[in-house]
Amino acid sequence: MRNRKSGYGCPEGCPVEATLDVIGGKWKGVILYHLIEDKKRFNELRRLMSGITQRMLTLQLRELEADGVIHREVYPQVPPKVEYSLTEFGRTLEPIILLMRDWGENYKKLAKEKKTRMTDCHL
Amino acid sequence: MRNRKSGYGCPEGCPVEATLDVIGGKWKGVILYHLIEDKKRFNELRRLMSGITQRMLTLQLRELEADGVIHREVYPQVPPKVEYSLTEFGRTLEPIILLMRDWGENYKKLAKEKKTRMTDCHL
DNA sequence: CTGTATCCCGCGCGATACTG
DNA sequence: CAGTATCGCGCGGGATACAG
Repeated sequence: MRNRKSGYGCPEGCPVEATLDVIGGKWKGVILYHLIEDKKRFNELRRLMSGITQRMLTLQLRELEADGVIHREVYPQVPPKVEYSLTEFGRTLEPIILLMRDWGENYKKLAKEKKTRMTDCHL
Repeated sequence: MRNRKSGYGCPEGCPVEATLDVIGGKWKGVILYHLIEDKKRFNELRRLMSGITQRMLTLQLRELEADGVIHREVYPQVPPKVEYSLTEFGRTLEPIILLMRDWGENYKKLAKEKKTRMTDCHL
């Protein structure tokens, strides 16, 4: 909950803000997106997100875990093995993530064909 | 597009990231949320988001405008009057915003009754 | 009322090194 | 492999002043 910045957006903190606290930020949404498909190991996630540093990945995962949306399964063996997966609660975010994926795809498509006006979008 | 940080999340930039570039961040989602209901003037928005500074509100609005999701209507009169509204394109974000609102409400409810386990959530 | 322009501080985050 | 620890900088963003 470290960088929880809410509680002052709307008079009593609006719900949209609460959600963005959990999935907002550059990495969290992407992490969740990858975990929808299947559980992933630490370095798997790292490879999937080529821009993220080890430190940031750790921090983001810790926050998601603290928020109860992902589960961290440690296998006591050597070399270590840790798997991250969505919790039951985290699964409730799936519709949002998938909508964001769809919208993002459409957005990027529009961005490419710059001739097309943004206004006549077909979602 | 100033603080567009994407293009390196997934190998070729994942769509979820593209969406978060537009609605992510602390304020943008909330701004859009307020604009769903109706168009708003500058100071109206400011009052709705008690924590934001004038500078930040301006910057966020400019970026949303640059992304084509909101429209800025200037009434050439004195004192000035400016109205912000969702564009046709911006309306395509409405389902996401509304889902986030619903999820956020449920989340905050769960946060209150801490006794309840996060795992037996009813969304 | 709706901004823009400066100044400047704090900490978010990258880089790097070390560990079980 | 999957992390923690430490250092340091860059810039996001607050405060303030000014403007059309």
